[in-house]
Amino acid sequence: MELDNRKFKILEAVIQDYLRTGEPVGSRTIAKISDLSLSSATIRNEMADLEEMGYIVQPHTSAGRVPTDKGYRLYVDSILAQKAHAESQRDAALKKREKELENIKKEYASRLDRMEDVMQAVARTLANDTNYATMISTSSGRNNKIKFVQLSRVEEKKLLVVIVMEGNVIRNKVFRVSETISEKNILRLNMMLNTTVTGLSVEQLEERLSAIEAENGNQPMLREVLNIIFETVRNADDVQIVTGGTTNIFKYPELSVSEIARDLITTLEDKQGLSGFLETVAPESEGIRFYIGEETPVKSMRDCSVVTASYELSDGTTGTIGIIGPKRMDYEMVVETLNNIRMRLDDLFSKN
Amino acid sequence: MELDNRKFKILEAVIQDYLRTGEPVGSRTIAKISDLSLSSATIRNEMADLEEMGYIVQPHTSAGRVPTDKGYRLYVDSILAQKAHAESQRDAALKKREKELENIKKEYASRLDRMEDVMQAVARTLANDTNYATMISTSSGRNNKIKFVQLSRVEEKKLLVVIVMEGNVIRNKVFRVSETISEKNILRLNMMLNTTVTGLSVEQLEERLSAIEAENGNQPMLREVLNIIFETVRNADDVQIVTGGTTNIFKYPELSVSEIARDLITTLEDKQGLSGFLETVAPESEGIRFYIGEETPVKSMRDCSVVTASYELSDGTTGTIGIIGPKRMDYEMVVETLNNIRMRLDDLFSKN
DNA sequence: ATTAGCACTCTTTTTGGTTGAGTGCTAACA
DNA sequence: TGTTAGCACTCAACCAAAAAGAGTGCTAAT
Repeated sequence: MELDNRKFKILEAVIQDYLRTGEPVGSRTIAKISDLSLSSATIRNEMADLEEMGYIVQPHTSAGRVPTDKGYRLYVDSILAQKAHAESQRDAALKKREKELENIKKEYASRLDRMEDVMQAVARTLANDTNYATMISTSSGRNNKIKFVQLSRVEEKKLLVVIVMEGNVIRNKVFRVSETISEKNILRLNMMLNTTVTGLSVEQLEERLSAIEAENGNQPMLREVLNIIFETVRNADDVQIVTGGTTNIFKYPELSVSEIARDLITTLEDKQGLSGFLETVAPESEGIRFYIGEETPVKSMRDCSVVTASYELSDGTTGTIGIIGPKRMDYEMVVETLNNIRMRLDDLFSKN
Repeated sequence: MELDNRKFKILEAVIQDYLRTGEPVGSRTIAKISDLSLSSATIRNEMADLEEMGYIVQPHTSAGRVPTDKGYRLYVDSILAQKAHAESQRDAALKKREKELENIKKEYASRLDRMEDVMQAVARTLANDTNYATMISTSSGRNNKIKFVQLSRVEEKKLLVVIVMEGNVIRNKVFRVSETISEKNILRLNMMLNTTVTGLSVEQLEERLSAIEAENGNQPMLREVLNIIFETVRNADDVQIVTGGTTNIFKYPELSVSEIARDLITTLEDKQGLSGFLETVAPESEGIRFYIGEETPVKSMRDCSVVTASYELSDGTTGTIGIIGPKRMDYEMVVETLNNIRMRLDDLFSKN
């Protein structure tokens, strides 16, 4: 059987109505709301076909129809195709978003040292905007370069190392050394470090670690310091994940079921579980991705749809933004919002 | 009417059974489980009295009795009085806790620069231990002293300031200055800063700010730098709040009601709302505090009990730990756990 | 090919009856 | 006088049957 234009129109109508109400939709409703001017009987026949093709199902005999994952998928794909042509209109909503980004920016400026906090703010705003739950992963990437290293003594046998990365991400650590070093030696170490280590990426540093040591005559103290630096920098490379608006899921009855909600919030709270998801996403598809129902790799989200967008900042930081909502989420709005955020995220950070 | 010993015993029995089951408890049950050897009829009379006195209520005529906030309060107070005498026995549970703290400690050692992360870990472990939701506030306090300051140039017109506080809390910030400063000048500034600023608390710094400027001949650059330092240090003073195990509330049917759970999780997620609570608690009562039902200052917790304990670390950091659970929480266990944590928290941090 | 009409199905809501837990009260008892 | 047995009463919880409502599939007419 073929999915002709009329069938598609009907499917679309079913989905759109279901997005709105969350209730199974019947043939009569479609007959009324669509502009096809067909009787409910005709629609019924078509719907039977659509069901046979697997795009919609009845929760039970004599109920209206509900879109299946396959149905959503078709719908989402069609939206995307459409979007590709007519680049979406810039409207009032955009103005609003612009303003919100302005707010985030302001907050950001005030505490530039805490990347995580900014992400947190972005996640929150995004959640507020969309009324869905959000998650954002950030990974500064293994080719983030070291820009500046500074060693200083804070106590007799305790040193402080501060490392500034490209993009002004700062890491530091206080550590204990086995023997006292003179101020003069620290000065020397600093000079040495800034000539050899600066400009290296985490990856390069790892490779060159022993070479550097050798070049500088295998001083035991140097080895110690270098290792600490490496450890510290590598930590900065950790994937961080923040979430926002988790309680938004209570806005959708189909997700408010105690068990579903609990599992969902648990996964969102313990960010660990998400990293797998967000990290596998990124590479190839540079655009926006959809995971509808069973398509999501996380079991607790099998009643949801997840839309993700990857981003890359000019300082090499990469990550993924995810929006989690009911399967009947407003896909068009979400796509638009994500595209927007993605475009502007780089501005946001690089301005500083 | 007077609350004689027998009445109290009955009240206690009612509460204990209710803690266990979560269901209203009737006179027959009490007759059976208590060792008073009274008939259910007598118990009934006594219970009627207890109800009149406001310690218990019936959810509806012909239902068993449920403790009121007042009833819980009496019970909790009595436990406390009892505890004061017989200092609780050290048992197997303690061993377990010891081990968990060991774990946290290990994690802590690995990233000493992120106090927040440790708190996070503590909150999580605590939540796991108790099966309730937890929250911890930390405030480094206004009399935390500056230990070390270091200024360095990372770009032509960008400086980095690193400040180490007593207790090795590190803060840093990259900022732009209006004119280029020579390396020599930076060196001079550094020496100056470390003689004048080191050893001052945030409060003292604020007071002495203009005095220091004056003493050093009102250089415009100095003013700029000092302000940045002050701002940065003051930020470190921010109250931070972490939460853990929020989804534990789903373990208690009476809190799993969609609306209650939503409100509760929302308050826990948006930490802001909690600070009022946790901060007002601290000062006078150095021990453990109970907020039963309506006694909690946060509306969304009116169906819960909250137990808080304040702590103070040797580096001046203070804060409050809170445990949020159903009114029928296991108060004894919670008190024990909190006391434990409180005792050990200082060890945990000061060891490093 | 479309549509009106009707019988049929299945959920949801309503109704009414039954059960069981638990109470309050009274009267008997020690 | 305090305790207890017994009984009438209340009310939530459960269940089954009935009614209502929404929607379908199919047939026959257009």
